[in-house]
Amino acid sequence: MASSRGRIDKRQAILDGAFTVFARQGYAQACVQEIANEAGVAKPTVYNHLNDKATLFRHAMQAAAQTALHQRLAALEPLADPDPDLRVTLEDVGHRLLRLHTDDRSCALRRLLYSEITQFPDFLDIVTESGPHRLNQALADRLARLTLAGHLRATDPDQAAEQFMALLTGPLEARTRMGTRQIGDAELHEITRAAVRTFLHAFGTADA
Amino acid sequence: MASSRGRIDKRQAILDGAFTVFARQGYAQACVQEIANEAGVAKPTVYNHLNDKATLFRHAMQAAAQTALHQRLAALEPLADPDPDLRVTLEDVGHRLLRLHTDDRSCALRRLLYSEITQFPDFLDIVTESGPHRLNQALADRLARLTLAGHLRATDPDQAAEQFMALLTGPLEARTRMGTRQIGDAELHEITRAAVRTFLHAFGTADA
DNA sequence: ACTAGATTGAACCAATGAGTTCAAAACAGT
DNA sequence: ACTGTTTTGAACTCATTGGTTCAATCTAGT
Repeated sequence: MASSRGRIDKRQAILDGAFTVFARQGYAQACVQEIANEAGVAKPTVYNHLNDKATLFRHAMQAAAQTALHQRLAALEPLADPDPDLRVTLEDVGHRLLRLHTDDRSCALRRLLYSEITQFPDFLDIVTESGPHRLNQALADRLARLTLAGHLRATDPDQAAEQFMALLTGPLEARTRMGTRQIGDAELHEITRAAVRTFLHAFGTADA
Repeated sequence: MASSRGRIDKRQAILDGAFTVFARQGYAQACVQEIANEAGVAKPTVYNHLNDKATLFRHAMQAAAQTALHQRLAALEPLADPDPDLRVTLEDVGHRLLRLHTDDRSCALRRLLYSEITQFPDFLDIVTESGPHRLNQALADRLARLTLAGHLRATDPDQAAEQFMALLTGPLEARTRMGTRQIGDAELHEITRAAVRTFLHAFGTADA
């Protein structure tokens, strides 16, 4: 078989370990030997599964972006069946998104994207296909439905989605010191409530 | 004298060239020889002014952050003497801020901060002293004055400033593909108008 | 013109790390 | 037990690069 089902699938362990080490050290500073150690595997095994350091990096990032996207899409779920009081649903979704956005792996992924996007132009695809774009699209869909149902007043759902995300994640950059400091759940709730408040000021209907 | 006023101050040329190369290659990939070339200077001269690569990097980043901060503070100036129609002043300021935020050097600075902040913990000071924090503070001051004057309704000026910046710069991350693509002035204006609209929905008074 | 300090180019040293080779060992399926 | 594939560890090659040394050259100020 092409994929070695022998052992407990080393490949996945390698990709996981790779992302961990890349997240900790950055691409250039991370050495393959350390990745092998982290994955509990010998160095030649790494090169046996992935051709070279660059493709190793690419695959690790791809995988991380995939799972991050799925998590964030799942966080939107409550919007499919919203509470009569839209505010509580928005705050719920907002809080989930913030929790994911401040997650360690998430922060590392964003840091690595920012730092290596010039050296790895293919990461642009990750951004559009598994990144903010997709999430914005899904959120815009939900907001459009809510507008049709008369619970919202978003003439341009894409823009509304964009601003909702901006109000949520914008304040994080400064407060988390660019993702280096974890911030408490209380502060997260505070940000969420503020974001939802101004969002509803701009796009809410009478039933707020 | 301590500072060599001989020649046309090589030191500045070195710092500028260093930032240029670091911006293009990243910290690890940038080699000192190339920095020397970019600055039109010999390699030992670089080590003559800065002890090693790390301090060279630190000083270059520090300088870049300084100028970026000054530019952005200057962009707030119209708020000191606002137009009777507050909307036009806010759109003016917003547009200036966006222009600065999407500037090449600015994007590079942000990218480098994100990528190396784990290896260079002292950059946290840059973020707080010359980064978003200072800008937020200055903006909050202006908004507080406007609230006192009855032109605005911002009970928590810090939060209002935070959200104003978020509405402006949040959409950029996705639209500029994490700072790799320049976006046209028209699109910038569109973002600004949308941001100011929702900001005034949330914090504006009757005279909008 | 003279001197002291800065600059230059080139060569050099040492460390690091990517990627390979290879023989020995471990494993999976039969 | 047998066989073919995979893994392992260790050693090895080779290119890059940070940082230094040094003698020759340049510049500024006197």
